[in-house]
Amino acid sequence: MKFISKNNPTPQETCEIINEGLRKKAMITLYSCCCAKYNGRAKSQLGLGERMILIKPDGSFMIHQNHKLDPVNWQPPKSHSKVKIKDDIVFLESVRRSPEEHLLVKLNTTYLVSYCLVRDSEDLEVTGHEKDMGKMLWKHPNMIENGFRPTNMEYATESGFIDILGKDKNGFLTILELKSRKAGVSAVKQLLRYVNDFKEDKSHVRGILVAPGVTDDAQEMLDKYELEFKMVKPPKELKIDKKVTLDFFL
Amino acid sequence: MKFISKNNPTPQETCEIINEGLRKKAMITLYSCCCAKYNGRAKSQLGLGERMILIKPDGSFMIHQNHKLDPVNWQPPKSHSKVKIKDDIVFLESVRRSPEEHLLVKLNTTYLVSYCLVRDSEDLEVTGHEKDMGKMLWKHPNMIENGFRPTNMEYATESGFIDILGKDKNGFLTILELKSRKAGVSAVKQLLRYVNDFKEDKSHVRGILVAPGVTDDAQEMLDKYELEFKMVKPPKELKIDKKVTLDFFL
DNA sequence: GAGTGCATCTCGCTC
DNA sequence: GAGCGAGGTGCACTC
Repeated sequence: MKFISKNNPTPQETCEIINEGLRKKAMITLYSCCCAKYNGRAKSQLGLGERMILIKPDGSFMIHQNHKLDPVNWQPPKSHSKVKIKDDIVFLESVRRSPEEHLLVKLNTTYLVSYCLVRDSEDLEVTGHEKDMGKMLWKHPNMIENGFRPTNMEYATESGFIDILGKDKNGFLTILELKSRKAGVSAVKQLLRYVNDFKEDKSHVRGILVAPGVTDDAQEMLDKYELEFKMVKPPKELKIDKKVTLDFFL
Repeated sequence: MKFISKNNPTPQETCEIINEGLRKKAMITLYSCCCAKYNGRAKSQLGLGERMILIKPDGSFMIHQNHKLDPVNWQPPKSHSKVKIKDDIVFLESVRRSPEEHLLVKLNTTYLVSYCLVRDSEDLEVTGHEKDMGKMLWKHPNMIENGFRPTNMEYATESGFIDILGKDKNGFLTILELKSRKAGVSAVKQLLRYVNDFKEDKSHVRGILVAPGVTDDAQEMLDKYELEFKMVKPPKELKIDKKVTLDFFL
């Protein structure tokens, strides 16, 4: 990893290092006392304060305050970053087209500027999604109940896509609505709409909310509309768990 | 702003600087070749690669790859960060309670480590939200149409909160559903549910979708259910625009 | 490119 | 602390 770092840079040095980082498609990090204005999908302004600024080679741009996970201001990937100097003050500008969005940052003082050329070919492997639940239940439908037979995944209706459609051991149409986290009333409403869509055709339609948990309100609503709940936790199995384990412990 | 920065630190130096930064409640930045494992709400693993790591004094923890706006791995505010060294290899650990979440990062090589004490008392001022639209339309109801009189904001129904409830010049109950961005079918569905809730009582109920735009599908659905659309852009007025303008140009 | 829905969403609000 | 809804959501996916 090639990198450059400069403490207490002059405005000119700040400008040069940022330009170099942009040209070389590096990650650029700044600690600066700055203020910012944004206009685009919304409009915002941020008064003077000390923050960290991160610019990525894909055009992503972030201003991080000393709290919160989210940046206080940002531009998405594919934005175009520029740096200017005017009356000895450095301005950072990031522009996005479609939708048109502008972020202008004034760097009153920069304490630390650095850029690093970063190589990274690894993608994150993640599990525990709703999709993982779907695959698992498709393979092991008896996790829902004995005799359940799934027939469709992502079945299209006018109210949206039904996660899993199938029949129970008595042949009754059964609709599964999956949630990877505790389900609230909105999940029950969604399930109810699917069930009502089908009830127009047939009378015996079961609706089952499948999730690791359910809120009290949601359970009440399930009872009210004679819908069901099945506790299922999303599976958390990583494909090549061994490999990373080795990375970690060897 | 007090800060420390070290190029190509030894594992011991990395450890010391991070610990110092944690103790002083600083923002900590690392450029490292690392791998990571996460387990909590989901589970994930990330193979070896060069990344930037940011730890904030509020416990926020991020691993940033060289692309995307979002961190590839993270922990939310109030997480607890620790650094350990084992066989000359540095491990970062961030733990969150409730829900229980663990992030473990192995730093194979660190290129740059720094921490900065950051002072920042400014909050972001932002406008252009749905709320701003609501306030504007409450003050200037004729923006909807001549003779419209709003009666309630955030009116509670069993299907949720109606943004603005009122009566038109003919005295007909009128429901406004506000969106600050282009509205899709889901917005129309929501509006339709409100209207149907009220139609049980009265027959003449108008539903108006108020947004800067509407998708084709949504417009079709509006026509189908005899709902209306009113083009209104969210207002973008900042309270103390002058102040930041001065910050910028003086 | 637009539209739809999930997310370790985050965040602020209310109860 | 739990639940609910908005967001400059971001992001992947489909059409």
